[in-house]
Amino acid sequence: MDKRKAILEAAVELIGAKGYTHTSMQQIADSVGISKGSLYSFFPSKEDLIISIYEHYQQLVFERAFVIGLNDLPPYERFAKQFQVQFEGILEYKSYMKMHMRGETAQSSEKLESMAHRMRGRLFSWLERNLLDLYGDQISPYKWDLMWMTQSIYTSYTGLMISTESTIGPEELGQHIVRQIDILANDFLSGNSHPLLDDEMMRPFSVGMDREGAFTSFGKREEAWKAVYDKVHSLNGDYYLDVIDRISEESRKSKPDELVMKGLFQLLKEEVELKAEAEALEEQLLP
Amino acid sequence: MDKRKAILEAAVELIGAKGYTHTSMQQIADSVGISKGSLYSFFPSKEDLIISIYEHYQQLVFERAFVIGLNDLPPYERFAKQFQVQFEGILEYKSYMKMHMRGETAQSSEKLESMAHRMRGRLFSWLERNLLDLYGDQISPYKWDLMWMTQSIYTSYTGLMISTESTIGPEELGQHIVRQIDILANDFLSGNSHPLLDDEMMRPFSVGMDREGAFTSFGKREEAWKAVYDKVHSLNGDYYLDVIDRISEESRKSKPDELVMKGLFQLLKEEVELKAEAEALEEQLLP
DNA sequence: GAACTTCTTGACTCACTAGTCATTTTACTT
DNA sequence: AAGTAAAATGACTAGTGAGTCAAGAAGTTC
Repeated sequence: MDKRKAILEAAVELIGAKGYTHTSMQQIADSVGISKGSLYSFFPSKEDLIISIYEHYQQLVFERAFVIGLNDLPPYERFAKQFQVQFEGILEYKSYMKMHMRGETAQSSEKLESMAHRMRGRLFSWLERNLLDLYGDQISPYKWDLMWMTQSIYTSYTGLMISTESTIGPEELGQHIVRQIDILANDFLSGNSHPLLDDEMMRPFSVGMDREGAFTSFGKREEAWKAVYDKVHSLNGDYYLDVIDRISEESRKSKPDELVMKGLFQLLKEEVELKAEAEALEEQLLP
Repeated sequence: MDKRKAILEAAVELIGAKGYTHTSMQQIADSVGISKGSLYSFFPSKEDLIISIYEHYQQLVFERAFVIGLNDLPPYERFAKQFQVQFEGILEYKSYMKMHMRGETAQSSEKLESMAHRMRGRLFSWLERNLLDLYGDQISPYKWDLMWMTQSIYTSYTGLMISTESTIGPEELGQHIVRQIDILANDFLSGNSHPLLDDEMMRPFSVGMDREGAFTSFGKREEAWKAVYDKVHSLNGDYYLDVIDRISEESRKSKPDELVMKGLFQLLKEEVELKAEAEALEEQLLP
């Protein structure tokens, strides 16, 4: 089976528990049940391993939010739902998040630096997109303050979720966060508070954003999702939208029911217009 | 010359820049201009060194807020001012904060763990005290949510301050944060939002708080400050209060004017009742 | 089943660093 | 100036861990 994936998982587990520097390649190899030499045939260095970990898990966590972004809930609900599914993802990949929160990595290199920058950029452009959808252009002068506070609240609740055993429900938490943002945003919009941050100061955090939005071109799966959603939207009628939303829901489960998925895809494929896109996505989700 | 202090400063600088594991005792020794053997005569191990660093700088940053807590500004202004002086402190000890933010330390030991717990407890009990002073007991059900969000906003703005060159003014920032807390608190109090966190979940974060408040018994200097402020408050009249506030202001400067300080202390010492306390504090501040 | 290719292994090298301690240097005393 | 106590030094020990590679195992082909 997928040995590469097994390595990533074992590494995340160990690094999450003991930290990057206190986890040796030997221990990772032992934990997967292979030799150090083998390990090095998959990842040419420890640094490459940690980068691959980040890329792998980031993809998993963000993809959820991306897919939610495609359906057409009203902005407020969609934002909350996106938080929710990310929190669900985080609960599922707890040890990845533990690792991430420790923050300790290799001596920062070019590669690592640019990856961190991309990750941050992705988060911020997602937040920006949502703020603009919610409040329109009038929010622009306050967007950095809002994004900054949102990001910090988001991060710290994430930390809370993974460190305490008594799970806070992802749904509640998503709604909570959006509500707090809304309160702060309205206060800004009513002119009571003044912003502290501006484009100039935040330049290091603003990544050249894709016109398309926050989540473009991050993987074949995401493209396949987008293609299906776009097609579904072009045909009107809610039926296929319900089907694809149901597929999205099922695919987020930790053990999606393969038969249910197959059946749902069958429904999509009945429509000739959708056939190609549906098959492409099915290919991605059921290998 | 205080060699111990020189070591702490050099170590903070190096660890802040390169991280704990990538800074060797040899490099620290070289940077101070002493030998490794000497270094080990001050700090019996690397772990002891990092703990001493934390104790030293935590003291410096928090002491400022402690002293502000003693004067009698109205709660809202006092809270903002406390944030402000902490931010000023943070700017002054930037590399300490960089080090702290990296978060990476030795394999967590008993000692380190308990120090981290104490630090967190100190921050939270300070926040709690201020929330109670501002809103009274009615805020209790919402205090954890507010404290949690405050702490996360505080931490993330701190990170922003040390990472961007364009300094955000500590005064503005202090006011900004208190204003945001106020908005969120009022929303809770008006019953629009429901709290998410409770005592049960937050047990790991609540430290057995001193009855006295958040900042007690953290050092001789703080006790001396408290003694003077208490005496000044017992005598009434604003004169001595103005003097001691002025002393507090001067002492926060990076290079306090020694003559000004001496003169101000002279003014206090004119009052027989204050003489002993004033001398004790002067002893602490002008060694 | 022999010849050949690909994968896997773990002993080995090399670089690094926390912590020690016999020896030397400096500071102080008489 | 000699003697003694205290402080500073840096070569040394012992341990760790990233990354390599020659030799061996497993799989494939004819």
